[in-house]
Amino acid sequence: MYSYEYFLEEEEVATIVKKGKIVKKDTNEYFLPTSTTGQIVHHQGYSLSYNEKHEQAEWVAYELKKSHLSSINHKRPYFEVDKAVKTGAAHWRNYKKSGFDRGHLCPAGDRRYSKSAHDETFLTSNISPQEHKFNSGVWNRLEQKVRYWAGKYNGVFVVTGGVLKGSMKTIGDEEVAVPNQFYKVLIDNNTGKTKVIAFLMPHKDSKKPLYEFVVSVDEIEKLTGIDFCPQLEDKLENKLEASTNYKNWSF
DNA sequence: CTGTGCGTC
DNA sequence: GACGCACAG
Repeated sequence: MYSYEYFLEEEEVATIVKKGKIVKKDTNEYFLPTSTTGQIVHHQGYSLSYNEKHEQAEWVAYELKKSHLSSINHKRPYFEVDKAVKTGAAHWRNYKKSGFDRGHLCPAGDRRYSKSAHDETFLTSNISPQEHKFNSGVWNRLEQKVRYWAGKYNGVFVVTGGVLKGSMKTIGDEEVAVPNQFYKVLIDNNTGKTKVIAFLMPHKDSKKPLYEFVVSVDEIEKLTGIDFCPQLEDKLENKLEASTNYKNWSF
């Protein structure tokens, strides 16, 4: 049994209750992970946990609903420093001529349903330095697969970020860290039986099929110290997080 | 889709 | 810095 008393309906701002305690009330706080930094910021289209030392989010979380999928083309805006980050988000100048992309964590392609939601992804709290070949290659393939699953499974919840750990190269005056790995955790709670899948990718392009990057959520939690499904009932959480089985996800 | 670079104001 | 357009994987 799920521990939720409410499931979110389209456009509904519901209150999620777990064991009688209000967890969160906005849709994009659904399945919010824990923060290792204590600095969670909520935007309209996504939430994030900011790591000041490494000048980027340790995770960005959002729900990609089927209704979000859109083919509207928006003009690409300029990146802005996220003023909601109290310790000061990185300036986009750090990325200038660094040789690295400003890689979206919540992709612009996932927020095409409105101009404001699209533009909101161009905040510096929503980007990590990524090699262009990685960003436009295997990472892009994964992002497109997420959109495919959002359509197929009537929406998925997405948590994504770089692994901010170990020895990392930095860019710019603010020393924005370049992660050596990136991860994505997907939760489908809409097709009846809750299912989870996780990906961990080295920060380099690859032509391998995406399923070769599937790992257990546990593995990413051990790497990052983040708990990705604190709202799930413990028994279900343990079972789902230990699994590397991807047979329920259509590739 | 994912992005950068450059000339111009 | 902001804008518009060209270009690349």
